[in-house]
Amino acid sequence: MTRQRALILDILQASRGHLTADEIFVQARQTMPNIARGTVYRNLKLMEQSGEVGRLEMSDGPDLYDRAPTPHGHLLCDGCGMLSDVPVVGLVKELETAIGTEVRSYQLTIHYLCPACRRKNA
Amino acid sequence: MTRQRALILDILQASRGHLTADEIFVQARQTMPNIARGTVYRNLKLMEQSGEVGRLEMSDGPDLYDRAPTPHGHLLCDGCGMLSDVPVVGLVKELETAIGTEVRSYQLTIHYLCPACRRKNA
DNA sequence: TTCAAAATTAGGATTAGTTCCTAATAAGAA
DNA sequence: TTCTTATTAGGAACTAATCCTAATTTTGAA
Repeated sequence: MTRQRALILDILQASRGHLTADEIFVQARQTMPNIARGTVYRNLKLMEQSGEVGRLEMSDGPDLYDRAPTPHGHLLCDGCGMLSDVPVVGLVKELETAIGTEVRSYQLTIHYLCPACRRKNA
Repeated sequence: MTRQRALILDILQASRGHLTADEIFVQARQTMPNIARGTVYRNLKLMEQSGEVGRLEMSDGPDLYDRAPTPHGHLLCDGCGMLSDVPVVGLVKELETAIGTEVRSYQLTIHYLCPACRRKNA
């Protein structure tokens, strides 16, 4: 465990939201001014592969990372872009029944309109 | 409806699988040698926004497009990369119950090991 | 603790996928 | 047809991410 990777993990732990690799890089620079962008990307990828962090691909813009404590889906408002987690209890089991074999992981992004945007649209 | 867009749609209709923008571009060139890459991308984006085609972001490589006839999930084998559609009947309803409002669309990618890769791993 | 081997880093170049730009062309309405 | 508006071709530009190499750090065995 290098200092760099520990720092990246810390930043992700501290943030309750979803961060881009670049946002993590900028934050990391504040405490470790020489850390390289490539180091952030590499460690994020390694930690994603080991399951320590989760990655969320956005259709418009860079990937977002979160701490991935438990499997969860993401709720994305098409109006304002607000992103939140949604626990999807029992989904894995259901999917496994549907496909007849073990699910290794899944990514679920649900597009909807958040209450504020729904009101605005009405 | 321009000839270019019609051609792109035709190619997607004819193909039963998932194509990258570049694969569509190459095929399109065969019947319309001057079509530009940007035209393919632009039309795919427009048709995605109108719901005519579906787009699937791959973690390693370019996006894939399909005809998006009905909402469906994707099954991706982590061993060999094979991709297939999976109808997820009733998922939308469930999700709507879970989040308490209308689902506009969703993207679901399930990672698993296909039978061949499972055998190989055992 | 010391030290060599192995892994990781910084810094920057490179790549891949996609978007953007502009003058020219095509489509659609009247 | 003729005019107006949208779209295209071609290629430059952009962005996120990866790759490269010499230098540094980490690891862990002695």
